[in-house]
Amino acid sequence: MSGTEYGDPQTKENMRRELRERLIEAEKAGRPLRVYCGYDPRTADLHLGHTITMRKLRQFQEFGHDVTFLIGTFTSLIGDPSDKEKAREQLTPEQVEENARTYAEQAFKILDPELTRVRRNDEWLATLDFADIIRLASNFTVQQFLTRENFAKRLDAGQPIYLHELFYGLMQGYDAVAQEADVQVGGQDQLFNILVAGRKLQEAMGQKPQVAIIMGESLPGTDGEIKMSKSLGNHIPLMAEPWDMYGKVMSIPDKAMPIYYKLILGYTPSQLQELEDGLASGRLHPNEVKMQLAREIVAIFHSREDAEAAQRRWDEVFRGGSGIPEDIPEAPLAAEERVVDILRRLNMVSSGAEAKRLIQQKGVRLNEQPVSDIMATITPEALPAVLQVGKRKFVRLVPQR
RNA sequence: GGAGGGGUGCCCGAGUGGUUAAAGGGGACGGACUGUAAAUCCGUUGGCUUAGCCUACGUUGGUUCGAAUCCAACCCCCUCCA
Repeated sequence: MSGTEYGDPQTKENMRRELRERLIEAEKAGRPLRVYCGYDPRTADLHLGHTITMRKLRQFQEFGHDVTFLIGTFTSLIGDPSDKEKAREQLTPEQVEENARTYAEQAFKILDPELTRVRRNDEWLATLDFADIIRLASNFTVQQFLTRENFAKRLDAGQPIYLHELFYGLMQGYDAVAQEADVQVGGQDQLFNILVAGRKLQEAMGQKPQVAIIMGESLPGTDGEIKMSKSLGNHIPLMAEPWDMYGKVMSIPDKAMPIYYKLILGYTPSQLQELEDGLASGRLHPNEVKMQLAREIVAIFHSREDAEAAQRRWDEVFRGGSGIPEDIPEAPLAAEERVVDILRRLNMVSSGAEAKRLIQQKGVRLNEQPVSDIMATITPEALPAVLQVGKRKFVRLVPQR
């Protein structure tokens, strides 16, 4: 139960007790618990924030339980209204399909592929007919849904609440029924869906209501403030390349470091205390602490070697050294060409105007020297040469073979 | 069915005839500084063959020397009452 939070001590105690009972019961019956967590394939990539529930699933897995990684192929057509103050855009089946494709693969960075059941909820949701839906819906009152904070808020503010949004909880509740789930893991925003919708529906269908494992803390995004989410653009994708992942971790504010250590690296309270004390006393340098965090995270999702390589590159680019990393892409240059045109040709800028702007701002460098003339050209005789935009984009220009 | 509100640049959001490529904020990007892509400060943020031109304020027409701003029609969205 570590890391969980229900916003109500009584509920937590109930869940603790139910989990214990359920474990004993399963033990007697000689079966593992059926545990699942659903992931919304709204976007193509899972990110660091998703790994909190995945780590919890992993724990269950390690204790021999039957873990399902559920992809919300059907539910995401509607979009979860849980943590939103306005309705979400609906996705097309094609978008969902595309996004779901690589989900499991990404999840296996944390979960054991051998022990994980991967399912999609269109398996059972797509086949319900209208009569089924009405039957399911009759187990709930409108008030039960409208008392949810986010709906209540919108109601007060005179903002729209679409009818289909109310079905989201219903559908998610049915996921638990269809899987005869013993345990469902989810974040804070899933409290209602799991605790109310899921359990109630299971009871109505003659099943034992699932135990809710609600993870207490969520991971802030790279801005350090708001919960990581792709739609806010503050996420770190699991599929990010090592160097990019390293850099993104380095961009989190200092104050967010401890929670990353806690939620991603799994630091214990005493380890965390030591970390915070060290930072407070000056014994630990924030920059070192953050670089270590970045290395550890890259090591988890890629490899130790990738982490070291990312570190070396970081040192080269930002901490002295030549300022130009070893490993950068190359592009041929056949004839004399304007810097502006080269940047556009190589997609290092999105428009000619942007290229000129960057030059004026001294953001374009040729062999570490700022390019000052927007009409500047590079001739083949000057090659090889390194062209740099900002601090992070490099290309090595080489002669045309 | 009735009444009302609204559609502006990546997002939010001002703007109700001209100095408006459009305030402000967010985001993004660049620079300085540093301990990093942290923090802070400064700057940039439609495009192009850039002293000029083109495109842009839901769509299409109209009024006007001149419109995001006025008029008409149309499309789309929301709230409330029934």
